[in-house]
Amino acid sequence: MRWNDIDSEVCSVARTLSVVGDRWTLLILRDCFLGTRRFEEFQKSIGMSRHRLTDRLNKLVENALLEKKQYQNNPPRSEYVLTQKGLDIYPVLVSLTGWGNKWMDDGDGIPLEYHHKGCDHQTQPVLSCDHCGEQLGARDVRVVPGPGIIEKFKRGERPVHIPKKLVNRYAEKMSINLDEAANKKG
Amino acid sequence: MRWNDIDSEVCSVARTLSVVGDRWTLLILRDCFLGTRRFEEFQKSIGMSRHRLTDRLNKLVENALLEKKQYQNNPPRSEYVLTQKGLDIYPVLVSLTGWGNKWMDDGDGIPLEYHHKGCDHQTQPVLSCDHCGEQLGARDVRVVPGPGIIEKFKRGERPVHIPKKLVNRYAEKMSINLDEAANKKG
DNA sequence: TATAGTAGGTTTCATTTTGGAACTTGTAAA
DNA sequence: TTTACAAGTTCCAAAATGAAACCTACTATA
Repeated sequence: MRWNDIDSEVCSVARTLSVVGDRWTLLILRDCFLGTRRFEEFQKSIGMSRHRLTDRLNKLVENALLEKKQYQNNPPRSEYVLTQKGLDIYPVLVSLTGWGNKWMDDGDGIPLEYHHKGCDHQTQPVLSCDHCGEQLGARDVRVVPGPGIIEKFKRGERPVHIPKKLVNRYAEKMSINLDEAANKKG
Repeated sequence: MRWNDIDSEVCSVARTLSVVGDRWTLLILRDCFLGTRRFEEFQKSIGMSRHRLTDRLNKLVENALLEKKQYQNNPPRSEYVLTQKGLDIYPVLVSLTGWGNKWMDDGDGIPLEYHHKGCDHQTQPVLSCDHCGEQLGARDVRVVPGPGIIEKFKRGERPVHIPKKLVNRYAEKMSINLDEAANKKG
């Protein structure tokens, strides 16, 4: 499979990675959240080749995570600022940071600390349930087919990465005959 | 800069990406969280070349996110299971999922839903402050140099990606003369 | 006036990484 | 005897990358 085909996968992780799942893209976004806006700044900070940087910035603009704003005409110079779509990637960066803080310490301690402006305390952001507010780990959550899968099953499509167990459990519960649905298609 | 040098950056995001910031690695981990354990399962589900899959699984084992467990001797067959270090990457996947759900919908709706076992409700995991429990967005947090940066400044090192503003604000507050510190190094 | 510097790129080219397909090995089932 | 399965490995062409040089239009300095 080619990476370029990945944006049409029936999976939100795959689709997201089709946009940010690149060696350098998340580092660019990290810098954006730290206030970086200009080409040279990104280049010096990240140390990636200008070539790639041009390409990645363009893709981030194409995908509407960044907006290119001209701040000067002669010669034309622009800066890259986060859109709402880009700002929304924040939890990904925070989660990456949290993991790195815990598992990739070089002996000197955490590079950057977070302070929550609201309660004025140092914070380690955690995942929590938006319904009850309790903290969430991998074991606390059950995954269930959503409309994005169900609709496709009804049309006879069988998204490949969804584990059969999950699907069968659901199909059984809903009294759907999967083989029949699959035959519709082919 | 070569990608291989990135693990020694003074940044938890960069360090984390040195382990999981690869086109396919996060998809492998996604499958792990959905219960996949065996080579053929990964290959069929993800559709990546067997070649790369071998390599990525090995790297995940090297980096201790997965453990390779032999489940049969003749012929030798093994499966890959998440370690605690691997389980801890969960918030990253959840955050990627959340973003994809919101911004990459193909018109059919969310592919997979999450149910919180604790409160028995559908949940959209959100980031929150581990001190006060309030929900956290990019604007709610202030970044401050932590020991991992401070120690390096004391030794006269100047981590390249840290914005000067941030550093200067800190140095001023702490009455540190950065130029002096930089000269120490040579 | 000549020179250097800044900003945001583009071009070129050698090196790396990747994807795809075929092959291997040991076993079990038809 | 042939086929299938599982987990790789090998080979090669094609794609992506990194490094360095170059370009353009200004501005500041000597």
